[in-house]
Amino acid sequence: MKNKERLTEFNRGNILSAAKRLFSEKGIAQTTVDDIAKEAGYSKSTLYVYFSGKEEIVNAVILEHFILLKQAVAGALQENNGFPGGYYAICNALAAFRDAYPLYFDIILGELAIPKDEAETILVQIYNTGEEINTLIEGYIAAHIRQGNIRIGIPALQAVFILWAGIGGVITLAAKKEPYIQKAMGLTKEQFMQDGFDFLLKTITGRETL
Amino acid sequence: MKNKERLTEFNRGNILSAAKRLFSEKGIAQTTVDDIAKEAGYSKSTLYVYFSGKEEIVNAVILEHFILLKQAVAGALQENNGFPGGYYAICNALAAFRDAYPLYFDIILGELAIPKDEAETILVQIYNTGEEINTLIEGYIAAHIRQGNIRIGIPALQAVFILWAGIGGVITLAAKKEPYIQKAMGLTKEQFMQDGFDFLLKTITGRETL
Amino acid sequence: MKNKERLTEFNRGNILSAAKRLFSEKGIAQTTVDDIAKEAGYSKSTLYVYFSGKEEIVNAVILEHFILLKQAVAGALQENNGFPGGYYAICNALAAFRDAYPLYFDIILGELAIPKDEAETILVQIYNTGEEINTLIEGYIAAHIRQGNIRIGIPALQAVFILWAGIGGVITLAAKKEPYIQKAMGLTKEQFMQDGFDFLLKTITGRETL
Amino acid sequence: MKNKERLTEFNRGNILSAAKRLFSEKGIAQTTVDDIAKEAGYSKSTLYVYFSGKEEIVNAVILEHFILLKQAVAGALQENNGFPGGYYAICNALAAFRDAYPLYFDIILGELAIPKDEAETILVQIYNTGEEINTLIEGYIAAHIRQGNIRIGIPALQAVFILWAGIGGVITLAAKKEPYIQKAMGLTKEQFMQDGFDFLLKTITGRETL
DNA sequence: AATGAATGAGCCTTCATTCAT
DNA sequence: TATGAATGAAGGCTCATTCAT
Repeated sequence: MKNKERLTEFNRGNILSAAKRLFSEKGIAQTTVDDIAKEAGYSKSTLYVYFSGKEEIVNAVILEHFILLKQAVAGALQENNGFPGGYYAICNALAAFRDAYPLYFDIILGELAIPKDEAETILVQIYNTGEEINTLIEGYIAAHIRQGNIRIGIPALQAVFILWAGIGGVITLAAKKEPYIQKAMGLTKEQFMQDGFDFLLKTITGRETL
Repeated sequence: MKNKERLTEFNRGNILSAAKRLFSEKGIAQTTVDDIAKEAGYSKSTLYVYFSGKEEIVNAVILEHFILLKQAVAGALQENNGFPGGYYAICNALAAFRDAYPLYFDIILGELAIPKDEAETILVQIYNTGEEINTLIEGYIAAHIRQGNIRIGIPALQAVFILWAGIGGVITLAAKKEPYIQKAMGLTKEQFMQDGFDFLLKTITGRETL
Repeated sequence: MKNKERLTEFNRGNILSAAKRLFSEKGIAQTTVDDIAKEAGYSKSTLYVYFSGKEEIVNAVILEHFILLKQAVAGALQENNGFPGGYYAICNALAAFRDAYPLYFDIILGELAIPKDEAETILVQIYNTGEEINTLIEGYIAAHIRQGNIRIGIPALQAVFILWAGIGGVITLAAKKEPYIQKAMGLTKEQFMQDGFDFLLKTITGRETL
Repeated sequence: MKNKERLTEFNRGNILSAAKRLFSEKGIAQTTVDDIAKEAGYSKSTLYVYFSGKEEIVNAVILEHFILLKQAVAGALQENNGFPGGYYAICNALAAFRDAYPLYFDIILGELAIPKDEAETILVQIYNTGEEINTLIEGYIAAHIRQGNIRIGIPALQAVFILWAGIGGVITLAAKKEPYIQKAMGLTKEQFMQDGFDFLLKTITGRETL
């Protein structure tokens, strides 16, 4: 039975890989089930053996990237959980993620689906993964509040949310308006983001940084 | 010929009104050209006399809201251009705008279309309106830098971009995760936003605010 | 505007004709919307301009035959409303109808859809037409009861229903088992039906049983 | 090898039971081979080991009910073969059968498949069972003709066919139009059927008409 | 200018059946 | 024998767009 599961995972993986390729190329809405089947080298019907429909494929792909993002954040904190080193590590991890998977970064930022009780497993997993990411960052912030490196008047979770919004916004803006930023400010995308991260850092240090 | 133009504007306006109504009700993708025509009381073909297609209608509607947003920002600064009063005024104007036009706030925040040279007039107009909004805020920031109320190490325009990302992110997050915020933090959407605005203000004041 | 309606009727008529041809050839379920479009010489999309979907086409075709059947019954009674001449005339009209439109005869016999209040117009029309047929026959029976030609202990409407079931059954049986009847009884379909009609006639001429 | 046959019968039986359950619940066309396999606890492919396809399963189920019906008729005549007691017993058996298996009653009534020479075994069996039912009733009628209780001018087999059509029609009508009958005639389904059976009885007791 | 009419190109999904193991 | 895996062939329906009038 182990083999069977492995084969199923293999096939699901192939399909998801094809889907990812196409989603990145043409966008999710513009990718048809036909496209995915062709790209994956399966017949269209076969996709329906491994997934209940296009939506499940989309959600599975999103979940994969949610997990990837969580790993990126966890990795960043593992390598450097000092302050503000860990902060920058997270920022850079997010920026790198957005570079690699622009489509999913935007989706994840905009993800709202608070799962109803009856939600599909996969949506619940997406939600939970989002929670785990928040918890990781919250833990980091909370630890440094305790150590006196951070002085803010609000709960760590709230700070995480606000920072998340700020950092996410800066990264997205940097990516979307790169040419504009270059032209109007003479900055590279990376410089712009770096300044933005510094800028936002002030919100939790309470004084000019660096 | 003045009359002819006026008639054209009248017809375009009717169509756009219908489109706005439907877009807000059902979403853009879910609104068909048929729907718009019916709602506007024109034949479907007639829409194509006044617009080149659905996309142009969508863009025109977005432009309208861009302009609305510009007016909201301008109005906020006109009523209060002190510091940090003007800052909060802008924040609140943005929050109110998002309440009134959630669909378009998200689009505007995510707007990337840096017009290519061959871009349609309407996309250029959207772009220009975005610029004007930035200029308004930039002017406000620059003035208070000059007055010594703000001490930041980066150009005003850059600060505007970063703030814009932060404030926009906070507002969007507050709206999309309202139930979550309520449950996890015990805050109303408004309280969360207020804290976020305060938080972000630190980035430009250089010390704990208020 | 009269012209427009006429054109619409023309197109609907073409589509229905094509549908009727195919339904008779291959059966209703085996006929696809594609088939109908091709046969009618329209694009598939165009069918959806004139009908809301396959079901409406099917119902419209059924309605047409319901009306045809009503006319056949009315015609039979108009030509001969004596007793039992009218009875045989109706029987023969039904038999002829079944010969011409076997598919629809069976559908009509099995028709049950008592329309809900919200039913589509066309289903209501089908129902009403069925009622009208019953009323026609009921009127005939009732008249001859009054004249003393028929002595039955039940209301005319009830007799109509029972006769309808009997005559319909005989006609269907005769058609479906024609070879069997030929082989086992040495009767032609027509002879078998004639005997059946005679047989059933006893139910309304004979005296109370038992 | 006896064991092997027994096993085969066991498996076929399980599959047919599952099919019967599903057909009654959802209708034949709405039941997929997948459904049957799942319900029976076999893999879909295994069904194809025991049956040549969905159609054979359907036919086998129909055959089962044909046999059931034959047994019902035989049972009715065994309990009461007097006149007209046997007649009513048969009528009631048929009505009870239709109550229990509406789906199959209608199919059996409409069954036409006069088996071609190349027909599948199962279709031949269905046909033969139908014949046996006819023979049972024919024997009953013939016996009472001999005893003088029935006076008709046609062969017993023919009378059986016509009665069959009439009785079947009355039962089907009663079931399908129950609400209508209630509303328009103030009769229960049972009363309506009873009147119908009485009515049809006249065809074989009353004297020659005309 | 205004529109009635027509449609091409898709879209997601279903299901009975086959076949290698 | 039993089955997991794969699929060919449809199927009903939608919608933005075009064009002759």
